[in-house]
Amino acid sequence: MARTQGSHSGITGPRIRDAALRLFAQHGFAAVSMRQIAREVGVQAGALYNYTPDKQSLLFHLMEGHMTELLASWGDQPGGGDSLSQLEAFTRFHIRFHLQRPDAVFIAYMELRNLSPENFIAIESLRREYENALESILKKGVTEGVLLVPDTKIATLAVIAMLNGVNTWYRDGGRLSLDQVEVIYWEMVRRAMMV
Amino acid sequence: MARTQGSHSGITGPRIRDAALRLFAQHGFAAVSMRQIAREVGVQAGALYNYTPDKQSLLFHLMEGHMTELLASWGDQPGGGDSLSQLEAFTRFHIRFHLQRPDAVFIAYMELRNLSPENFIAIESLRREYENALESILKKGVTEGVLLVPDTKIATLAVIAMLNGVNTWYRDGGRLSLDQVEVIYWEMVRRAMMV
DNA sequence: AGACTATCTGAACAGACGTTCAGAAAAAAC
DNA sequence: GTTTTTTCTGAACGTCTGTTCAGATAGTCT
Repeated sequence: MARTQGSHSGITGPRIRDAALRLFAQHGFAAVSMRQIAREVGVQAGALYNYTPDKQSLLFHLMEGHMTELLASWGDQPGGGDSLSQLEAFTRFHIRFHLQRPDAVFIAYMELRNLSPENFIAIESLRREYENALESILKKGVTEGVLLVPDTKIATLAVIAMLNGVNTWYRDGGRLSLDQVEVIYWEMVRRAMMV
Repeated sequence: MARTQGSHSGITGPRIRDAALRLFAQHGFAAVSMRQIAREVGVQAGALYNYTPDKQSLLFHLMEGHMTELLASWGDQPGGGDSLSQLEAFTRFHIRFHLQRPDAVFIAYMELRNLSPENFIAIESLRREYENALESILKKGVTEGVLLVPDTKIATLAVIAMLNGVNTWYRDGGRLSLDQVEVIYWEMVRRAMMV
């Protein structure tokens, strides 16, 4: 027997990625087996290897896809305005984007150690690119005298770490709306960075 | 054959915990086997079970020990002064304490999902206790009119998330000394929280 | 209708997993 | 110097791991 009814490449591929994303986020890369992913998709373990050469690549492409989407999405954002409004735009964008895909965010931050050395370098480079987007804004703000930070590199990492924290506690339908969260964090960021 | 020369309970126990801490932090709980830990200690896997009933307990007691030490250490800190200097004390303490034990911190934040439900609740309760220490300072500061935060609960989590970020980039012998790092972060925290 | 291709099954591989335990040896107690 | 206790070994257990592949089937093309 082979091929249960109605199964296609175009649908199985995404379902594998979805299942892997969810399971990796929930239990961790090392704790999830290929057979678990396959069961979730409704397929035998061997079938996964039509879509990924191995488990490591599956993880890598999930991370790479996430980071690429993050950069592209920030690139699509309207860019004008002064440093301060750019910083606000970044803050709000970061919160919104990351709250929309908690699983991918979780994996991108937690499973770095499970990447092979080359894959690690690739992901780190994408992350640095994103960090540079924020640092550029901070540097410009400092040059223009609008912002005042002790150290733009550290301020960049501090802001991102603070914003990432939202993902650990925010739940849909909770006490605060997404917009309220954006406002609260933007006020803290603004005061921490403004002259 | 049994018992290689000079092996004692008093020394093997700590060495197991040390090895487990380092390996869990490096590769993740699920990716580390009991045999790997045993090899690191220089003992057969079976010997580990004289010191822990199972792998899960080993993880739990590492986390519990870390959180308990964190709370005790903060409790030992001199407590006086106004809200602002208490907030400064907390900021500096948090950075210093966490930079001294990066492996334990890593595990305490990353391996929560590998805890059994009861163990998870226990660790979460200790963490909440620590968060409450900070939130009390913020609340007092707001009441006294010294601090101004949009939401003390969120501010608490934001500050801790920001401070935890230090562990991701700080390296001994790097560009900045521990004290410089404390100063920089304290300035950001102060400005974000002060009226 | 027949040939071809894409997709999947099911079994197999060699090795690793957490955990248990009888027995051996070292250390401690007497 | 003998007994008792603590600590460890080494083998074994049943199960799971990532990955491969021949063969089977469903969909597509001519």
